[in-house]
Amino acid sequence: MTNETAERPVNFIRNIINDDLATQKHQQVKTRFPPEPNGYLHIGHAKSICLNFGLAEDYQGGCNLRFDDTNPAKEDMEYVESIKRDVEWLGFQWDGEIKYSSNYFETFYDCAVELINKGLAYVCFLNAEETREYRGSLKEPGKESPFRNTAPQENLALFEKMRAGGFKEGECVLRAKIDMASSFMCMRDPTLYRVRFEHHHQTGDKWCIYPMYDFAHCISDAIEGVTHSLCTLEFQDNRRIYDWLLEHLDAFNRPDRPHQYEFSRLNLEYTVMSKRMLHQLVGDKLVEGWDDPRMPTISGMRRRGYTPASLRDFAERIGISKVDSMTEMGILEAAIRDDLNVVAPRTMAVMDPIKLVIENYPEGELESIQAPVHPQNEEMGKREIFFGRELYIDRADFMETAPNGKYMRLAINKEVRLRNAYIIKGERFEEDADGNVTTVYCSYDPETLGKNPADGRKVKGVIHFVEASKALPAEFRVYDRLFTVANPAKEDDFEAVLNSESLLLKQGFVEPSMANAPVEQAYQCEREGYFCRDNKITDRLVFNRTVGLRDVWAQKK
RNA sequence: AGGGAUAUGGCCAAGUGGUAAGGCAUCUGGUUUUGAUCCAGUGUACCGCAGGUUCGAAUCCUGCUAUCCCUGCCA
Repeated sequence: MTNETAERPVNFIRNIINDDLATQKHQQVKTRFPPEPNGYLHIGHAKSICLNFGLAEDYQGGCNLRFDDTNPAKEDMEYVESIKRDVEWLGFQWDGEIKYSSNYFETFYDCAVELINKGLAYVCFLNAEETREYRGSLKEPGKESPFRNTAPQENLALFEKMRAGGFKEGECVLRAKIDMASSFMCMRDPTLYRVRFEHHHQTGDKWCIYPMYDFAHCISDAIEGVTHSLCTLEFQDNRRIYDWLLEHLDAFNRPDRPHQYEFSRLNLEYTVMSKRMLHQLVGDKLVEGWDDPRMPTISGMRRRGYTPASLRDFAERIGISKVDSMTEMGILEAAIRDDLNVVAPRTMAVMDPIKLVIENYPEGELESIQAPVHPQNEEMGKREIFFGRELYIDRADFMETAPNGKYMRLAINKEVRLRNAYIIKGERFEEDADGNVTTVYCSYDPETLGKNPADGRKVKGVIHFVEASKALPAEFRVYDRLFTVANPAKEDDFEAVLNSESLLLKQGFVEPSMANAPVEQAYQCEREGYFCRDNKITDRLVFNRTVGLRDVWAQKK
C-alpha cells in the first residue's frame, strides 16, 4: 500500500481486509451491494453503498450490484429501476453486468440437490404453525421433524416434485438438517426453499419454488467471488448458517470463500429508516411519495437538494463500527453545507416580501449591477441584478425600532446595507389594519455602491432584496424535521409524532437571473439558506430549501 | 436453559500493553457588503462498573451491569 491509504478512514473492516491481503487469503477485494427490490433506497443504504463501493475503489477491486430477488411476492421492477438510478446518482459504477440472485436459481437448485444427497436436507411436511412449535424456544431445544430422516432418494423425488408444481403453497418446504438444539435459532433446521406460485419479475413463471435469503445469499456471494460480504448487525446469528452452507457445498468450501462481516446500520435522529415505516408513510399519504423532500430516501434527498458528494462525505464522517448508534442531524447538515458553500452560486430571494420605497431615488429609473456569483470565488463570474426605486425586502428584516444595540437590520432612523447595492436609511413606514407592515420608506446614499461611506461612518447590517419591477414570483418550500421526537421508531404509533410543520410554503420573489434555474441545481439564497429548483414541478418557479445557513443569531434569540 | 453482539467527552469515531486522534456540536476572540464562510482558540473523557495481572492497561484476565439482536415457509 502507498501512503495514500493513510488518508483513508480507519475501521475494523479495513483492518480485516488489510490482514486478508497480507496473509494472501485473498489477492483482491470483491464486495457487493445486495438490495431487495421491495422499496426505495434511503440514507442508510447510502452508508452501505459508500462502504461497499468505496472499499472496491480504494483496493482496486470490484463491487457488484445484486438484486436479492428471492421473494417475488414483495418485489417489483419499479424498485429495481429506482435502485439503479440511485446508485448511479451517488456516483458509483458496479462491476460488470447487474446481477440478480435469480440468475443463480438453477445453481441453487443443484446445491439443494447436493445437500439432499449428502443427507443434509429434507422435504418437510409440517405446516407453518407446527414448524414453529417444533422449533422450541430461546431457552428450550426444538424437536426433530418426523420427516427429518426420510432417505435421500425419497427426498430427491419429493424435491423434484416441489419444483414441478406437485405441491401446494405451504404444503411442504425443503429444510437443512442441522441441529434442532442449537442455541442459534437459525440453525434449527432452517427452511431453504418454499413453494410460491408467484410471477417473478425476472424469471417469469419458470419457478414455483423460491430459495430463502439464508440459502441464496451465501451461495450468490460465492458464485460472484465476493471476498467480504458486508451486512448489518441483525445478521450476526445468520453468519452461522452462511458458513455452514458454504462449508458443506463442495464447490464453495475453499480457503478463499466469502466471509460475512457485520456493521451497525445507520439511525438518524428525527426520521425513520425502516422500509416498513417508509412504506406506511407513502401508503397513508402522509408524504407526497418516496421522493418527498422530507423523506430520508435517496430520491427524496436528491429532490431536496442534497448532492452525491455530500452524501458520500456524510458516510465518511460517520464511519463504520459495530456500536448501536443514533446519529445527530447536525452531521448530515454540516456535510451538505460544506459542499454547497463552495459550489453553490449565490442569489437573492425574498420569501416573505414587504415593499421598500427609496424616496430619493429617481422615479422610473432602473440600474443594472454586476454582482459576484460567489464572493469567495471570482472565477464563478458575475450575474446581473437590478436596483430601482421600489424593492422587496423580507418582513423579518425590518422593525420600527431596534430592540437592542446588537440588532443589525433595518429600522426607522437606522442605516443598513442592501446586499450588493447601496446603504439605505429607514424614514417611515405604513401598516395595514392588522398592524402588519406593508411598505417601508427609505432614503439611500448614492455614494455607497461598492464602497463604504466616505465620512467613515460604520454601517454593520446587511440585508438582501429584489428589485420589484424585475422580480420573478416564486414559491419556496421550507422543510423541517419529519418527526417531533428524536427516535420515532420507538413510539407505539410513529405517525402520531409526525411534525405538522415539516413543510412551510412561502410565496415570494427571486432575481431575474433565476428565470431558467435548472432543476436540482443548488443555489445559496444569501442569508436564507441553500435551495434548489424542484425536479417535479417545473412549469413555475418552485424552490426546495435543502438546509438553512448556520444561524448563531437564531440560537441566541 | 439460552445464544449472539456492543459499551471511549453532548453525537459519531480512532486506538489492538507505554501513558486518550479526528469530525460534528458547544463556547471565546478576529476578519467579513451573507448575524454565512474563513481564521485562531476552547473540553478535569474516573475509556460502562468492580476486582486482578503488569514497572506500566481503554487495550490482558475474572466477575458484574446496561443496551441491541435471534423462536418468518421476510430480508
